[in-house]
Parts: sequence; C-alpha cells; structure tokens
Amino acid sequence: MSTASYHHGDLRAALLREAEVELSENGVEKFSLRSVAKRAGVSHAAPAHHFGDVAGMLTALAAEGSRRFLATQLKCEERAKTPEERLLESGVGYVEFACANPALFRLMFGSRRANHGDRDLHRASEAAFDHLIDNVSAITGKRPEDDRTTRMMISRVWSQAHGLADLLLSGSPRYVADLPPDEREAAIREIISGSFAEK
Amino acid sequence: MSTASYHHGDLRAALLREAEVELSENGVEKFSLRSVAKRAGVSHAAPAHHFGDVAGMLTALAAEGSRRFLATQLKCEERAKTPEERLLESGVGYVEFACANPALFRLMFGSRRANHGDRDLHRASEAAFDHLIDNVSAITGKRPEDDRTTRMMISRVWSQAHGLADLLLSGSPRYVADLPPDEREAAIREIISGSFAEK
DNA sequence: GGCGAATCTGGACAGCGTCAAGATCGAATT
DNA sequence: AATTCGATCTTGACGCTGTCCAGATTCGCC
Repeated sequence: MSTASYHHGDLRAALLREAEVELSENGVEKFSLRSVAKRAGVSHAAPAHHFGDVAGMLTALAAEGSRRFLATQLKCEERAKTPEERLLESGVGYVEFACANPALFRLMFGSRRANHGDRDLHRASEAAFDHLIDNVSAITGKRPEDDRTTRMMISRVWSQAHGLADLLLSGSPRYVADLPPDEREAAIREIISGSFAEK
Repeated sequence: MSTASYHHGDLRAALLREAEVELSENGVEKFSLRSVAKRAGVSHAAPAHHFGDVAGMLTALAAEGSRRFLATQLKCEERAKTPEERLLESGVGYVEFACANPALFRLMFGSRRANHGDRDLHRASEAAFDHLIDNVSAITGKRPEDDRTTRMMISRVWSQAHGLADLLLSGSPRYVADLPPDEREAAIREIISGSFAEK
C-alpha cells in the first residue's frame, strides 16, 4: 500500500503493466527483464519471484494479451446483426488489435521467447480459436469435426485476417497501409469478407 | 585457402552459412553473433569487419533469404501453364519456403533486429513484391496503379498466402497442419486459390 | 507475540554486443 | 626483391543481460 514499503503489495500486476510498456517500446527481441524491474522501481531480481524467468513473464503477458484479443473481437461483434456480419466484425477486431498492439500481437503468435506449452496461455489462445470456430459454425450450420467445408472455411478466414494483420505490422502491403483511415477500414472489410465464400 | 591461415579467404560467405544454421537452431530472438563466430572457428570480433554489427549480419541474411524466397516461387511456377495457375503455384511456393525456413521467414517479415531500411534488403523484398504484382496483373490485365480491383486482389492474395504461412509456423491452424502431406498440400492449394475471385 | 513462509535486496557469474589497440597477412608500389 | 599500406583477424575491455544464491524484511497465521 504505502509507496515506500519493502513489500510492494501488488508487484505482479505492476510488473505486468510495466512489461507491456517495455514490450511496446522495445519489441519482443529487445525486451529486458531488468529494464522492467527498473521501470517498476524494484530490484533486478524481484520479477523472478512472480514469474520465474523472462519466459514466464512473457508467457503471462501473452496470455493476458490473448484474453484482451478475444475481448476486442467480442466488442467489435456487438455492431453485427447476422452471423456473416459477426464473423466480419470479428475479423476487423482481429486486425484492429494487431495494429493497436503490434509487439504484443507478435509475441502471441510469432515469438519463441514465450512458453506456448504453458497451461494458462494455451487456454487463452484456445478460447480465441474456439470463438472463431463458433462464428464460422453459425454460418455453415455444421461443426468442423463433422464437416470439411467448415474446417476449410475456418482456415481460410483465419489465414486471411491473420495475414492482413501481420503484413500491416511489417509495413509491406502499401495498397492498404497507405490509405486514409476510412478507405483503409473499408479495404480491410473488403479483404476479409472476400474469404467468406463457402466454396 | 589453407585450413589454419590467419586470413580466412572467404570468411564473409562462411559466416553467412553458419549464421543461417544459428538462426534455424536458435531462432531470431536467441541469435548470437559470438555463437556464429564460434561456429566458423573465428574470433568473436571477426564478424564486425564484414557486417558491422549483428543487425548488419541479420540484414544480409534476410536479403539473401528474400532472393531465395523469390527463386522458390519462380521454381514452383514452372509447373503452371495459365496465369491463374502461375499465381497459385507462386503462393504454394510462398508457403513452402516459409515451412522450410521458418526462422528465416520470420526474420524477413517480422523481426526488428534486421535493418529493413537497408538498400540491398529493400531491393530484394521489392523484387519479390514486384513479381507478385506482375502475376496478378497478368490475370486482371491491368496495373495496380490504374486499377483498384487489381490492388485489392494483390492485397487479398498476398494476405491469404502470408497468413496461412505464418499460422502454420506458429502451429495454430490444426485443420491444415495435422493433415497427411498430400491432403495438406491440397488444402493449401484450396485455401490460396479461394482468394482469387476478382470481386 | 512469535514463527514460518512469502517477498524483496544485493552480489556474483557467465554470456552477450560493441569498441579500441595491436598482430598478421596480401598486394601494390618503388 | 624489399617495403609499405590497407584489409583482415585477435585480444582484451566495458556495460549490459538473465539467472542463481544468501541474506534482509515483512505478512499472515498459530
């Protein structure tokens, strides 16, 4: 509670907050545990007691990111009325999240520094994937276990949104990135919805 | 020439070779310049004379990777006869390269450790992008500068292939990754070709 | 009130990237 | 043919990193 006590009180949460700042400023590759500790005004070895090692901290960060990732999609889906619209807005949320949290997004999908075998992280990513499955199943009327078309549609839709997001982060697809905001979002919608055809 | 001479002879190429081994074994994030020097049997400061710093080495590696990336696509296109087939096989080559060189692929697109402003690297990535443009233009009959449909198709096709590749590397899309080899390639073809519709 | 467990500190160690100074060699010049 | 010069490579140093360890501090429970 007090500002200068030996025990912090809620160091774990504070470290996670600072870790996200560190991540967005320095990226996954230059992420430094000691720097996070310094940001939180705490000794360099303090994080170990809450996260074990740097992989543990990044894993916790990725898990929290995954939950917010799903939350962003759910929020975007509120403006949808049909299953098709829901899937589309979910994809828009996918890309929006990536653009708003580039380093976190890369940590979640690309990085070998996080422990993707971790239970909590695995559950969190799984939840996001399950939601995508539900959204597609609501359109095809079938579950992926029973229907190849549904499986293919899931793969296609996910790849499309993910590829657009990742390319936008890498600064590659100039035809989309260079657009003014409103046209840009329209283009994103157009690209994503292009992958909805059932066959 | 001789095995134990003070001057190596072709250290730059040797370092680049070992750097790729290091990259595929340790990934971009744990890539170590000293480790590469050790692999090449040379002092820890030797690489600096050929690449400046670690970013320079990774940049050279990414540039070489980009050229091989384009070469892989061109090779795959040889089995195509129509423009549509050419674009499809090019996409298959895109995914194939990513799966065969995961760390290199991630370095080329995702990493902040390479200097993407570098001239040589920029030219190499640009060449790959230009080739994609040509492949799409051959189908639509128009150049992207003049035609929005062509621009959108480029973005869509590229995102689709890139997303599929990146998700396969992250181990996420089980419906594709878990397939036996032949069905797997068929699924990849199906997913990529799904993004070809002009509207 | 005291005791055990959790939390945090400070020091140590090896490995990292980078810089500077010196050793070695190839090749061009004289 | 000897010498000089620039390119190449080594060695040592510095500050940074992640991780381990022993000790100090504090919380919660008995």
